[in-house]
Amino acid sequence: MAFDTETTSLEPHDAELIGLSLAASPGEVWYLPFGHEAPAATLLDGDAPPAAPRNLPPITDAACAPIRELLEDAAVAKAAHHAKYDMQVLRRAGIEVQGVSYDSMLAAFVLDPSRRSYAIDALALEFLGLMMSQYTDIVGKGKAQIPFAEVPVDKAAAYCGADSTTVLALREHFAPDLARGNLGRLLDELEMPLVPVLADMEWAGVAIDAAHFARLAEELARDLAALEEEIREVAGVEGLNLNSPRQLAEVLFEKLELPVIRRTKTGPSTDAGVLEALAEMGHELPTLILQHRELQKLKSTYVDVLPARVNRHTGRIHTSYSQVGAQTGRLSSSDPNLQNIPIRTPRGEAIRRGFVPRKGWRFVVADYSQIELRLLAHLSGDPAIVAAFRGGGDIHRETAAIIFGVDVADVTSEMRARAKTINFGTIYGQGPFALSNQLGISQDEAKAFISEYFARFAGVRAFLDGCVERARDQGYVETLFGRRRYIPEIHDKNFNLRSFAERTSQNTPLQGSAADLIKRAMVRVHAALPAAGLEATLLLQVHDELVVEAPPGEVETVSALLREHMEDAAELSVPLVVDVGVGENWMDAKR
DNA sequence: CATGTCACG
DNA sequence: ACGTACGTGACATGA
Repeated sequence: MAFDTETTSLEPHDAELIGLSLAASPGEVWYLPFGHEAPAATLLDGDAPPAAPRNLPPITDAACAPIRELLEDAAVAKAAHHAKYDMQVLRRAGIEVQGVSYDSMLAAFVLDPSRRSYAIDALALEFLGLMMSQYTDIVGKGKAQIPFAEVPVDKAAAYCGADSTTVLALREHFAPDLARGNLGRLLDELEMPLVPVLADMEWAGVAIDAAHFARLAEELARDLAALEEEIREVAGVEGLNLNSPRQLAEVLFEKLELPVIRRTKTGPSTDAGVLEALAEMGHELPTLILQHRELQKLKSTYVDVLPARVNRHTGRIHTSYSQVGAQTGRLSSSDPNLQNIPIRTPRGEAIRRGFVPRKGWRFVVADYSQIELRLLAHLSGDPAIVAAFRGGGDIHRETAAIIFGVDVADVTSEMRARAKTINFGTIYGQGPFALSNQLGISQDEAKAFISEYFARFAGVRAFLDGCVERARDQGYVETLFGRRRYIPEIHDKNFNLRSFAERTSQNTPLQGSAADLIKRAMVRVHAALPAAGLEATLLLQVHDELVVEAPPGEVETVSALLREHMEDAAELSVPLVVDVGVGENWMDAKR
């Protein structure tokens, strides 16, 4: 069966259930109204008030027991489009949906992660030739928009019912495609099991320390004001809006006649790289602007915004994870994005300290060490890099020893830093130009570095070349678990587009396989915690990192459990290593 | 809505 | 001669 809900909000914790559709087949569907209301029309004298719609009793009422039993029966296989949302809505209404084994959005994603939209109406149009009505066709738009609760029940039934039946139709349509390669298993055994895990993580949310954020906001406001004052003096300009790159460029490059370092499509660039270059040339203004930019970013994106995102019902912040957000198979996080919380500067660290576990509990944070490089070792089978990881030492130091031809003990910090840059560059398909920029050396020197690197790690070169070749021959590249990404631009006659495609072909198997691994670990950790009788809860994922909150007495057990399941996510030819930390805030747990 | 910029892995 | 390291999401500006 397929199901779909209609609600009052896109935020599950605020969403009231208005209606529920259940489809047994593409031609057999029911609509159950729970929260419909009479339209709030202005009544003229003598008009009879509109009849109240006939709703069912609350879904948790005894009269609805058959519906509840159906939804909560894990043996009844269920399908939905974006099931993670409906599961949370129904949880708020008092129903624990079990047995969700198919999601047409996720099916479409594993079949082709490059689509611009995974909305059900877009899929229905493309794959079924079906024109579905739009949400705004039903409720109107702008000022004239009405709450869904005021949509007449028959109209709501047709709209909501169509979603459920279309899920079943898409399921039939996609079935043969999912039989190709490993895509069906990727959906059934990884993406679908992840759905309730993410639903629980989003539902749980994470706490912030409001007083800490209030202090930060004050400090930042004070420092920003001081910087603005100083910038105004140094620049000698009235009414400069520092948030406007165009106004800033005017002051830097026209008024002060500083040299233009780089141009964007629309004019001289003022980004951090440019400002750093200007600062090195001895101007004091660029440094001040850089400081202002940093503080302004932290204040406007995090310090001012996150406290306002605390949910009024839970007192916590609830992100939304998207399983269709990144073409590599990574998750993405939005509303708010909790995968880009600052950490790189002291003020950034201070923001991260504002994320805290529930009272008396601890954060347990586990992150994979060098997961993409380890996957490069495994997937390439290069004996030198495999041996380096098996040795258990510092990979950048080992790499430096190999490319500079010195003993590991004699690697200088400079050599290690260069090796580290090359290692990361390799993951992204970096060329000599980018490397020379990164290291501040000439392109010829960078070229020499790269050829030295690939001479020592011939297997890595062969693997990366193979990725590009596969993209050319079969049209797509694959991850460890058989996730596919199509790379049509690999044949483009435009050099830039083609080069981009080649780098994508090299990077996607690494980034995507890392995504596969942590997803598998998440499913296992999520099952293992309650199975071990623990109260600890998985809260956040940041690509190679999991954040759990745990009562103090569970910290040791949870640490071991996280390490075990993350390290055992797959058997590779090199060890997977996980670092685990514990703390009373997100920052301290990462140290 | 496009653009530039910048936060993260 | 060209442009130049992968993947995201959010903010402010300005049209």
